Amino acid sequence: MQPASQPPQSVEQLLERAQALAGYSLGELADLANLQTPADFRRHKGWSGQLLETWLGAEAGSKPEQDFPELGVELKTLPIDSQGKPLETTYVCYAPLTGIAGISWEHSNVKNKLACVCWVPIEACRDIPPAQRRVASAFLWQPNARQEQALRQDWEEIMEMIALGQVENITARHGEVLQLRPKAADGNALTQAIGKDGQWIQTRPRGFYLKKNFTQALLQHAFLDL
DNA sequence: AAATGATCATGA
DNA sequence: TCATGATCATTT
Repeated sequence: MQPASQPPQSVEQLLERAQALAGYSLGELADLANLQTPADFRRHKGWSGQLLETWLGAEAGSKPEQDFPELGVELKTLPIDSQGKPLETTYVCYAPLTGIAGISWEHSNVKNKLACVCWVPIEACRDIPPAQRRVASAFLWQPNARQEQALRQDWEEIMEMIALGQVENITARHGEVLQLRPKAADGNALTQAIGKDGQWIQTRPRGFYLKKNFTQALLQHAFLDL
């Protein structure tokens, strides 16, 4: 087995490739790709995701697009515990803090990113060294009507607060399934936003994240036998 | 113990 | 600086 040399030509091929990785440890996959596995993720936080991108043939880069634009599919790793519960929230995308007049949910980056996701769960309790963490069974997901409605409602509430100059009053507690949190290199990073009196202010950049209750439900639906 | 707010590496 | 890939680590 070896990493893909080309992007997958179809969604089916992508899913096949992803499911073929189930059961392998990150250390095994790194060795087969001639990559070094870090001893911990303190300084390598995105390593798992980049390893999977390599294996599945995603284009490297940081474009604000899906990982597989030809297929309209986004790739996301999801750290889980031994019971299959998410260990972390899931980053979705950067949140626009300016120029947001007229942005609708239908044209939002969040909706676009989550239109179709290839989820790759990884058993990743913090007491397991990265090399020994195992890939679980990948699955494809497209939001159903209820899920999209829940995402849309949170997104619209958060974006309205941003538009009204309330960005600094938004905490991670807002939103049932989608939350807004800082997303930056450090506390010194600043970007422009709308202030409470409509003026420009400088604030910490923000990102949208999926809360654990939401991704846990996705896992349950994906693997529930009915 | 869980969740929020903070942080790390990299590329364009 | 923005955006990608996320996990860390302090606070609750």
